[in-house]
Amino acid sequence: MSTTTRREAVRQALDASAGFRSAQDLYAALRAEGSKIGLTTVYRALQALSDSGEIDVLRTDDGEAVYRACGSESHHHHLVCRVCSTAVEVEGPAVERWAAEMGEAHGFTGVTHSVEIFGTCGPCSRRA
Amino acid sequence: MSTTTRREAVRQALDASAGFRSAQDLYAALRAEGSKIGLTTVYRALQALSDSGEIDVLRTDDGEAVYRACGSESHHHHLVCRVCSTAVEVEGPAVERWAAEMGEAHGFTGVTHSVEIFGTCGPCSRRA
DNA sequence: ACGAAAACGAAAATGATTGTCAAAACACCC
DNA sequence: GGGTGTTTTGACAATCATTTTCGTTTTCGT
Ligand SMILES: [Zn+2]
Ligand SMILES: [Zn+2]
Ligand SMILES: [Zn+2]
Ligand SMILES: [Zn+2]
Repeated sequence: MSTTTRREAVRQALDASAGFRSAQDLYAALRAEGSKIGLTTVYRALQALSDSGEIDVLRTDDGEAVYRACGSESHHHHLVCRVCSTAVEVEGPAVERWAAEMGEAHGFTGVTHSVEIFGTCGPCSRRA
Repeated sequence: MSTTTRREAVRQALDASAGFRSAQDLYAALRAEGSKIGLTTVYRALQALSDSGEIDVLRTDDGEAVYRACGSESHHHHLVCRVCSTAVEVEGPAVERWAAEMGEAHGFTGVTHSVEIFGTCGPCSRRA
């Protein structure tokens, strides 16, 4: 139950980033700063953290899983920069309602939703 | 430019299905019904069809790409069954507006969004 | 029918993710 | 401190969807 050292290292690496990062990416960063952590362990840590709801995960266009340690643990969505992958947490009560209604209207049960907004953030837009 | 025979076969296989299908899946189905089509060609056809906006694509939880020939070519979203992957096309003007506003409010440009609703459809719910 | 260009498909390459398994780190007890 | 059963770790192999390669076959215009 206690927070493992390795797992803590992965979490810190995530905390240090404002955007979504991939497992491979985090692994490279950790090794670069001297850690002897293994790739397998990074995957395991991310799996555990996302299972426990401590971090959010989403898929990039090419199917790669990317993770983020968000400030809020409550349900929210993201506005993600396509260039630097920085993300802003956003909420949308209207969207929550809409999704639930749609599901119910068509007789679906156990309804959930996946909502992400993509774009190019201010700094990256200017730089282009 | 003309619609290739192979590409047409892939499209028909998709038309015949109410839900989202993976490339591997479509390949197996086509071979099963006697076609000599190659896996590479299925991937190429799906790529071309989705590039031209003729079919929709999304990623399953485990990152696999799945495709669907939707009735409407205009912008819409999906309510997808987790069990049989059948999908219903849905629209949400409020969501469109919300996503655009969020992007603008945070200084993002070229804003797009990805919105899907998941659940278990009526038939599959009953069967459980 | 003839040659260039486009489409095909088999097989190899890629790349993220997962499975295996023995070694290392821990925890608890004597 | 040493013994010992449990958990964590990491090197390496195995998966598996997707992409590349690269000859071969078709299609097309002439
Ligand atoms: Zn978040
Ligand atoms: Zn939501
Ligand atoms: Zn659709
Ligand atoms: Zn939309």
